[in-house]
Amino acid sequence: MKKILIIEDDQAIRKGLKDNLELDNYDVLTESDGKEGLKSAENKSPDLILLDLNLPVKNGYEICKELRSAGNNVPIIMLSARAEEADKVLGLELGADDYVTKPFSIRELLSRIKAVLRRKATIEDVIDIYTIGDVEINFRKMEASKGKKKIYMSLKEYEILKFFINHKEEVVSRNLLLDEVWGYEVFPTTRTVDNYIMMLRKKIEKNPSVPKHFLTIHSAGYRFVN
Amino acid sequence: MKKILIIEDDQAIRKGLKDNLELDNYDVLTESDGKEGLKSAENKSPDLILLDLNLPVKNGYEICKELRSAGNNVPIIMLSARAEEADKVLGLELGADDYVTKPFSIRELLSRIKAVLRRKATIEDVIDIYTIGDVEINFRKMEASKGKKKIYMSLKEYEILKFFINHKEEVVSRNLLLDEVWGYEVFPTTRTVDNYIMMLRKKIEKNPSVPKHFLTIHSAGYRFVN
DNA sequence: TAATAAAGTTTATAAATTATAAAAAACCAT
DNA sequence: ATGGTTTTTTATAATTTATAAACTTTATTA
Repeated sequence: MKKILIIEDDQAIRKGLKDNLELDNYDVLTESDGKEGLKSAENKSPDLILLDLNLPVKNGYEICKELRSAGNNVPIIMLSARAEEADKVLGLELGADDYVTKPFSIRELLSRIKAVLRRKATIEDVIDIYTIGDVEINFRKMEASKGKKKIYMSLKEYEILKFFINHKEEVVSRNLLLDEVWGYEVFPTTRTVDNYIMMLRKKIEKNPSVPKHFLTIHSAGYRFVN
Repeated sequence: MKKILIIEDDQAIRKGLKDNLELDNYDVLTESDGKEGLKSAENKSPDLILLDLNLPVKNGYEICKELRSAGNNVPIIMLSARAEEADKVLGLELGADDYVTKPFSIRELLSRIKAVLRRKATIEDVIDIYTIGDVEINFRKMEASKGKKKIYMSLKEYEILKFFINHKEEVVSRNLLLDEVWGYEVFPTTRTVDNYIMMLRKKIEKNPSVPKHFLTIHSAGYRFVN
């Protein structure tokens, strides 16, 4: 679940935002002044910050600037009453990811939040292309080939594969995989995991019955090596 | 947000560039040797590469040459301590887009980066005429034809088509398309997107029920290929 | 080596996603 | 307002994917 920090002094707006975001299944923290806000931003590692421009003690620009110059890349959406273009430019220059002027519709804000989070997710250290033996996988295109032949994989197969690549050499238990790839809201059996491993072996291994990449670690899980 | 890959062995320069670029709202990846640099260039698909000439393991010329001969068109700006004209020429010959000699001012570098990205963007972004099979689309005139017959498309269809062309080969989710083409202020459902895809297929594909250009990527979105 | 537990595999069914057509709503120029 | 167009929603069919059950094979250990 994504954690969002709201730094906003107007109590009504703060409450309204919090309620709406929680309804949309975000984990919400709130602060009402700039100084405390900055502290939370630094210590609670939120996934996104909604940052009001006019704040007591320390304003939004300053917070944004300080976070960025401390090397903090958390996505920031600025909230402001001022609609002037100049403000927008300044906000974005100082490192905000988006800028919304009050009054805004909650739905608009929600869709901007989603967009900013999605952008971050696609940029962050994601692998685009990965090679396993004569198999080449392009995650951005969701396309893969074994030699000259195309391989077709479902989204879940790509996700599982990506997880293994990101945890190369580690023993990954079935339950960890279920938590990380499936999430906490569905509960397939651990046998389901076996099914996917089988699929990946069939599609990727040279000899699926003698796997060289997706190794079984008896009574512990699987380990991907390459 | 544009992703920039810095390949530079001097840790001070690397850090300085990273900070400055991040302040300017770029997403920054760094590598400190040639081999890893080449790997990142291939796998992380940056929008631009700042490439030092003198690098351990594999030098800048080689990286540039290898990327280009592999068909990679990512913009490259070479950084070098050698000011000699010969170097400059060699760098540009090997496919670099620009060349900056150290010491350089950060402002100069930033403006060169902007210029290179802008040049690329105008090439990729402003399509006038585009051909898909026997279909020719003129975006400036908003006119299209399939063989000798005219095709009539609405503005939204043109916009969606253009987005797909600018994201050729990539998997585009319905939500990304909604955000990018419709914007944040209207909220059609993802099913609306399906309808537009159907329209485009009907008008553009040879056999709309066996699409060759607008491919469905189940549970992920669509991918345009040409 | 027999007993037991874990993993592999196949298959049937359920669930989710997408395609399509048609109707309804919104928009626009007259 | 009106007719025509575009956009969006809705309903249903078609397709694809996810999952569990049942069974087989392999590995562990007493």
